Amino acid sequence: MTEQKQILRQSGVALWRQIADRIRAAISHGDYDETGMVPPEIVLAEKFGVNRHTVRSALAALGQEGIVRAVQGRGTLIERRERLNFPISRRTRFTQGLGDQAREMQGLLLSFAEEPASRDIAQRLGMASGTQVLRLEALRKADGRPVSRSSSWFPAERFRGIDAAFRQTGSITAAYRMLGVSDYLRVSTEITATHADSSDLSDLALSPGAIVLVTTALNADPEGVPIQYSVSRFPADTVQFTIEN
Amino acid sequence: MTEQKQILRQSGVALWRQIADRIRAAISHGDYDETGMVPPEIVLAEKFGVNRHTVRSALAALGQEGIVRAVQGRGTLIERRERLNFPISRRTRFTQGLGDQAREMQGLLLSFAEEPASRDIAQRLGMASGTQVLRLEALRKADGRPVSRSSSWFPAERFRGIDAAFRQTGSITAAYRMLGVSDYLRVSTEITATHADSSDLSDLALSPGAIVLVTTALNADPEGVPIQYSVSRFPADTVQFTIEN
DNA sequence: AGAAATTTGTGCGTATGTATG
DNA sequence: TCATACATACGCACAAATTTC
Repeated sequence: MTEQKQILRQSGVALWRQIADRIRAAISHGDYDETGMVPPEIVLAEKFGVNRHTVRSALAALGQEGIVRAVQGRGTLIERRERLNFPISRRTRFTQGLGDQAREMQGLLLSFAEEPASRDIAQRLGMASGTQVLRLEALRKADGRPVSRSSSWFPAERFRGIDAAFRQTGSITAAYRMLGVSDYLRVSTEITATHADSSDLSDLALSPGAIVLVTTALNADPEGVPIQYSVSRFPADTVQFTIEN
Repeated sequence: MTEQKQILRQSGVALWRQIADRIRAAISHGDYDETGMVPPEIVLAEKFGVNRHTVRSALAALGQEGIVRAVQGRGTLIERRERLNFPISRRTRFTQGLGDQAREMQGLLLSFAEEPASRDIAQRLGMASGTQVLRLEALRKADGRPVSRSSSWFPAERFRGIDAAFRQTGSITAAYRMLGVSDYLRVSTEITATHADSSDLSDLALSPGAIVLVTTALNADPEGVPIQYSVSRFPADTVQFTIEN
């Protein structure tokens, strides 16, 4: 439990970035909840053993992410520290799962296409390679903040029209219902993590170097027939997953 | 499915590091399995849009990690590339879960102590704050490579002697059995991701800037009584989680 | 109200690291 | 290996806004 993380020089990661990551984590951890503010720049500089300018670079990056806001003469205020919890279970539902943690959930359809299934997609959905599938690219927001960017594939024959249904409702569960699927189950979920790529930067409004959690999920209807394969990307600094058994 | 990750300049993460991360991930993903070698430096330089010097810096870093080995006149050989899959379920077992993916699993006891439970720990274990708990710090290795660094807390009264049992068997499951707990269940698992800190660098043999997956898990006996709370850190480039429902 | 202390904002010069060709 | 350009980090100084006494 002893905190002894070090700032490493000449590691290929700039000091300001390491410090930004540390401060972000401390905020998430609730370390500064008493004051609602980050310690003064001069204090942080001393703590990390760097120049005040370097701390300022770190705070500027966090400001860009909307995590803190500096006010001259007062200090650097914490704007948000919540971390959305996304529960994963046999009945994983996106909108519903995050529903009580945000005032407003939003599901945007970015793009939609019908295409022949790649070998990987076909295998995951349990169909012949080349069978038509629908690809739906979606962006989810909670209170206006991006929380996930997903690519989903559906068997084309069964789910034609799901784009309109999703566009209308902003929810896959609701879209399924409109197409006659009243229930479905999460078969499996793979979770990995990687650095944000350029599309994450724009889609999820991340800063370069941020971490994204990547899930690869398979949903099936109650009979066990695969109905959806999807790959989703979440900003790791604001999302965590919980598996309840 | 289109690969379009970009190398980002002025992101606070040096180009050579970003490229090293990309190549490490590609190796883990099996992209170069046909030849067992990384593409020539010139090719990589062109692919990433950087100078060959920069690629060389990246490969030098990977060589330092023991992932590749450059041979003059031949190319850059891949030394190891496995990515471990860690299944999470109601009956999550560490050693057993990874058992078939490595020739040899190893569980090392790093340190052990009896201490009063912090408010957080006590709450998780469902006991009064200040009650004695046992803290066990462990390092897991698969075929000699670190795959997880964990801190676990146990109710002291019930599990005194678990350190000796773990030291002897290298497995929590086996240690439980020696103490009369023949079965236990995973109640919940939280998963987040963050940058590697200095202790990760040494414990998990990571390079600065690497990503670690962090799990926070609670285990209970068949009666539902909490018996273990633990926080584990995994190198994200070589480990993924799978939740089977 | 006003002076002092605190805290963020800005400028400039210098040294070193990173990346290119 | 060398030269060049730019990013990173430091140290110092001072301005501007706010809080404290």
